[in-house]
Amino acid sequence: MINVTVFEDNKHLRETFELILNLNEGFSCVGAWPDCSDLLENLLRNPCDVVLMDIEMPGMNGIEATKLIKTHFPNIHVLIQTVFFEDDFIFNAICAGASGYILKSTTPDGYLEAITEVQSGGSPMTPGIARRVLQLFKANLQPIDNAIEYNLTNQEKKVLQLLVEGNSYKMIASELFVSFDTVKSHIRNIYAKLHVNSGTEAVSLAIKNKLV
Amino acid sequence: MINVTVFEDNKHLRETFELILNLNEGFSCVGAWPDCSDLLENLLRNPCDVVLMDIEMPGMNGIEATKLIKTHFPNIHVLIQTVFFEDDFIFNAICAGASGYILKSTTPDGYLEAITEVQSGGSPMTPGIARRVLQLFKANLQPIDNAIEYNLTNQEKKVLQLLVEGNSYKMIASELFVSFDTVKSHIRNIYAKLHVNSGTEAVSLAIKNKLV
DNA sequence: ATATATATAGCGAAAAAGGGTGATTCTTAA
DNA sequence: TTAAGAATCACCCTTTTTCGCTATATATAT
Repeated sequence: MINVTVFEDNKHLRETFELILNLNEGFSCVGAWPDCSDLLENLLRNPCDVVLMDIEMPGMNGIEATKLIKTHFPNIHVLIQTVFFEDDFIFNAICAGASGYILKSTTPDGYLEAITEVQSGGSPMTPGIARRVLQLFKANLQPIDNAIEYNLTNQEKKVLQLLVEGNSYKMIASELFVSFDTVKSHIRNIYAKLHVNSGTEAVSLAIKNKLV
Repeated sequence: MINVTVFEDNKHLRETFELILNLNEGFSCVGAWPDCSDLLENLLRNPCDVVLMDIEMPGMNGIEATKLIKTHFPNIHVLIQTVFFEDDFIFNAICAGASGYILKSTTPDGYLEAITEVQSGGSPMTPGIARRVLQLFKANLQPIDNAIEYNLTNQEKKVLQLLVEGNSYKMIASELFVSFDTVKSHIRNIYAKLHVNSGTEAVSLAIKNKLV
């Protein structure tokens, strides 16, 4: 038996969800709320396994609510259901800790299936949503792919690494057991290879291109 | 009509896929290969919309193959099907440009449905896979969550931003229409709040904690 | 054998950054 | 109304960085 709480501002939809859940073997609707007032109290009084969460609601929106729920009830699975296809919503929902993200066009059976899946550790997603997630994921990894080969030598990489860690020339010299002037030499060469002319630029470029 | 090419080393499975595809209205198997020798040539000779790709194959594996396909035929959708649940495989498959990632346990109908979905721009994923993707995604964003509140003021944030971009004090001053000494003042305060004492340290911390 | 890349090192000058102190104005919160 | 924080600017002084030029030893590859 999966206990489900529903957050949905549309009265008709909310009551439909409640009905579907209670009519189907293995599901029980332990709460159905139009908004997130007394969110935590309601969840505390009516323990559940899965929350079916609408994003667009008066007052606190579904993403804020998800964040709150995951903070206080990390074991509750939150299944987002929405009409929004925007990257920002998807992105924020994931960050908030949502376990699944489905579009509202799903059939009644689709909802039950999705609820079952989140309960058993899966993350049901409308394929279109999944595509956006993959794209967002790839976009976040881009710097790795873009990493240009700057042909830094081993010693230069070490110097750059130490520079990124915030060391002064003096500290780098003693760290690598070389003279101060050698460090200066290396850094000159690094700047030339990276086409920069200050430490901050070099560090910025090094981190963003995952050189270190 | 969706034209599909199959890469699968298991003879029985491969022939089954071919049969299922050709027996079903709307699908056509235009190629079925046990490995990736002559991969590009085969795809060139037998144009297709979707590639059903096995990961585990003799010779070139499915992820390498996906990378190659997406480089030369960016419009072909690659649907990975595998028994592997490991993060590394999922991660690399996404990076390689796979459009979907399903487990081999899927039913025949599941395959056809998944193929239809990739063709129409979706990314079908087994819910368990989707969960891993979300987790990987969140793991990559961790620094944002860890971002400590350093209580930088708006102006300080601007200065830090410009510092990260590699600007000198002088440049920052002219950029913000304030005096050189004001910039110094702000930077002093920034360093104090960030507990650092050099530009390189500040930049490193700012980027790693996604302060800018 | 000779050219190239790497790591090392030094000197000197100019520019930039870092740290201390103090002060003014303006806004906002107690 | 007073206190606190934000943003601005100035002066002084030290340290660090940056840049130009030079130079040597070692290894590697042509």
